[in-house]
Amino acid sequence: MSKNLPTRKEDYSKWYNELVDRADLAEHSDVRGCMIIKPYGFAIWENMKDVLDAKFKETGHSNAYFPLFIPKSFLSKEANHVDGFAKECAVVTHYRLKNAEDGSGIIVDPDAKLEEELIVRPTSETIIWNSYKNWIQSYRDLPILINQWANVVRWEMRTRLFLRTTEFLWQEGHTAHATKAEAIVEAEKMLDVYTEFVEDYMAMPVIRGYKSESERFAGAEETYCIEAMMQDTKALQAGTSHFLGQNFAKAFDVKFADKEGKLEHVWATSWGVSTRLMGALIMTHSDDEGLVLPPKLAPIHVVIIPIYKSDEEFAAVSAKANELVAKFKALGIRVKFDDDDNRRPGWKFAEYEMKGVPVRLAIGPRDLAEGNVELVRRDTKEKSVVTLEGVETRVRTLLDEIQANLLKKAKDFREANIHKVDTYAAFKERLEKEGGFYLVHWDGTKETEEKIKEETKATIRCIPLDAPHEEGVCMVTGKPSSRRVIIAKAY
RNA sequence: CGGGGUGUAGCGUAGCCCGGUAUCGCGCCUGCUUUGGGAGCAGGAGGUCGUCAGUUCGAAUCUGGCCACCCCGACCA
Repeated sequence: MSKNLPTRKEDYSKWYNELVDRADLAEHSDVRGCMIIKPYGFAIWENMKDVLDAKFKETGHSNAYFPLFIPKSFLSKEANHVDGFAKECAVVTHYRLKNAEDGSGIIVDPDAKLEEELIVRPTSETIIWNSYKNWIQSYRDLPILINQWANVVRWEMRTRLFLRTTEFLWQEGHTAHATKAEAIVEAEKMLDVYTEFVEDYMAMPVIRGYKSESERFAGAEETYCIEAMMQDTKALQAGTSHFLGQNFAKAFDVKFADKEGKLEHVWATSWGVSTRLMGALIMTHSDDEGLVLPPKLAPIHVVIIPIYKSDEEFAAVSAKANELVAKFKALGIRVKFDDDDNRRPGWKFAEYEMKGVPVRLAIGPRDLAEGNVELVRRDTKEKSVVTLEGVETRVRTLLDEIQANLLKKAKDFREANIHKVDTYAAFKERLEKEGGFYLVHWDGTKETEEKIKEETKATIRCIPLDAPHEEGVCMVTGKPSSRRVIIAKAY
């Protein structure tokens, strides 16, 4: 194993793959396209999950759990939905194995064929709406605000750890409402929740918008999304929130009696974020030395590394380090004192840089004598010597500073790579040369969108929610347009 | 699923063209010396050469099938 990562500049995707491996986040399993999330990677995901879960509960949602398997017939009830997912479903056809008669091993027992095949959920709208049908009779039963944390399976052609795996972890919210307006408010509210989480915790700036018709979720009337820019200037869809209209209510015949006793179809939303956010987190902040984690999600905030020669020195340094550990813990700072004698300090320095621990302290005899400690921040790699006294409050402040700095850095990078262009020729040339996001006028048609995609591989990422009204003409067809959309190459 | 590439110890590799029982580095184990940016020396363990079949006296090496992974397309959160 070489000591250094490939740099982002020389091979971005190799950099990403090796970083995921070397930072001990995840690895490939023996099953094609599936990943093993390792303890350190899972700890980051758990931190994300905890924050999101609390936010869902604050906004009135409850968790529940629906089955992994969906009867095949359910999936075909909503026409767009089946079109969108049919090509990537794993199907369970049998329920038993047996030993082959020729002794060649274990085989699927042909006698154990299921009457109706089961689909491994690619998303749970259908099985959930099949239940909602039984739960909803009256306007008094509404709204239903449910979230579930689950794994789903989508049989993708090409996979990459965290960004696109065959099986992935996510949360999916599924809500039912009495009115269209209320459902739209819900979908927008959850987009806000995602935005707050991603910006405040992941330190990742996003553009909020809605999808063009062809990029919309299969079965949705409107798909809201947050789009982030990675360090290679490609776009990554970080989360979506869908206004489903009455599509699923009609497909599953879910009606409620309103106050006048009139039967109406229920209005729906669904919204989700996945372990893909891990990929986004990695690609937003990390550098050629390894992972860089925003303090709010880092499993370890501060690592303390002892430096010593003799047992006496180790004892003295340890005593001081343990005092610090207690002080950090009292301030709610997640701290690790790495007193492993099998690794030398230099090795540890490199290791914790690879793992993205925001702050590192080194204490040796020299520091003890002077009442100091060496402090290094991961984001800027700035090294300083500070007094031991009160170092815990200094670190507390520094963690907030790092969190803010990461967001600012990412934001500055994004701003530097968003361009306004007005002609198709200029768009193609700049996209090819410098990548980035492009704010352009588009005539709103599928045909133009398709043409751009075919010719440049860039797609309409979103129609920004805060886009100002601006008269212009479509850069491709010259037809009128009243606002700019974001176009970019995407993951 | 189409095009290209790769599979040799836990990881990274040499050997393959030209067939003769596998090289080196990292890691691992033991011991001593070390410890302020990935330690040094000495000794040691670890391999059905992705897999199945074929050719051959003999296959990591030649031929074919299959599998997996990586890159580029199509698909997608």
